[in-house]
Amino acid sequence: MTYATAAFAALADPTRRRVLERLAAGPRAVGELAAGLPVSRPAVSQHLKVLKEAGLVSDRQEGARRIYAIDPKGLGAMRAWLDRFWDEALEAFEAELETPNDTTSRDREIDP
Amino acid sequence: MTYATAAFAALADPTRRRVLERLAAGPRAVGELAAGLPVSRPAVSQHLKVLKEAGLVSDRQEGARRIYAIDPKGLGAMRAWLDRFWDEALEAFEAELETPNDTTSRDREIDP
DNA sequence: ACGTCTGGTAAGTATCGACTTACAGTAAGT
DNA sequence: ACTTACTGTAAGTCGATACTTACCAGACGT
Repeated sequence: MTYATAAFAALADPTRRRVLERLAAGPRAVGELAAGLPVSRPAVSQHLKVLKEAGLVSDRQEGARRIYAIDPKGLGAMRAWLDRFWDEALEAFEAELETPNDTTSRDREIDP
Repeated sequence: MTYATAAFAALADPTRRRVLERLAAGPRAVGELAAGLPVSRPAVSQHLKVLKEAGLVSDRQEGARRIYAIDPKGLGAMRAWLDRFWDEALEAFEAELETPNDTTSRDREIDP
């Protein structure tokens, strides 16, 4: 859940999504990632830091270079949140269709 | 895809996620939503505007009140993006395990 | 040891966005 | 018609953040 929150915030930035999409093709070094992006290398480093804290990527040292790769952890947390939300929404959706006269849910509690 | 992009940006904000979670329990009017949140009612209106443009909620007029509800459209687009990304990442993940000497992907093209 | 390659970090800027109050407009009740 | 209820929008403020250049540190080859 806390991972899911950070993951959503991380994926909100278009540049970070581009970084992730390129990492989805396989692990890369920082310089390789920055080469195909319209931002500077330090900017990519900062984005990778955010992605790492969100559990979306992992890094390993390899000589002087640092290799980044996709980490399934953060993605799993986000998918779990979406699945739970998806099911809950559909459930309420069908319940709503059964009682169309209660569309405003006026009698339901505001705060659980 | 364009819907998925807007949806990620929309879910990046904690307040908007809270709005969505409350809507998952059933359709509500703006005032009802704002009553349980620590922000003002106009703020909720602006959040709902963003959520609507992302295809995550739909609204219908009902007298003087405006009822908002979950719209499966945006959620579906986001799940589709995640599923595609997820599969692609796992595929590259397993391919990486088969050729552990090529961990840097040094010979792969940088830009497709 | 020295120069080179690689990448993280500091400092600064500038844009974006989340929030507020104030105002305007529409719908229903008296 | 007048009041009340409900909501969207405008204007403005303030903090977050995405980006830049400059600097610094570790790993490798000569």
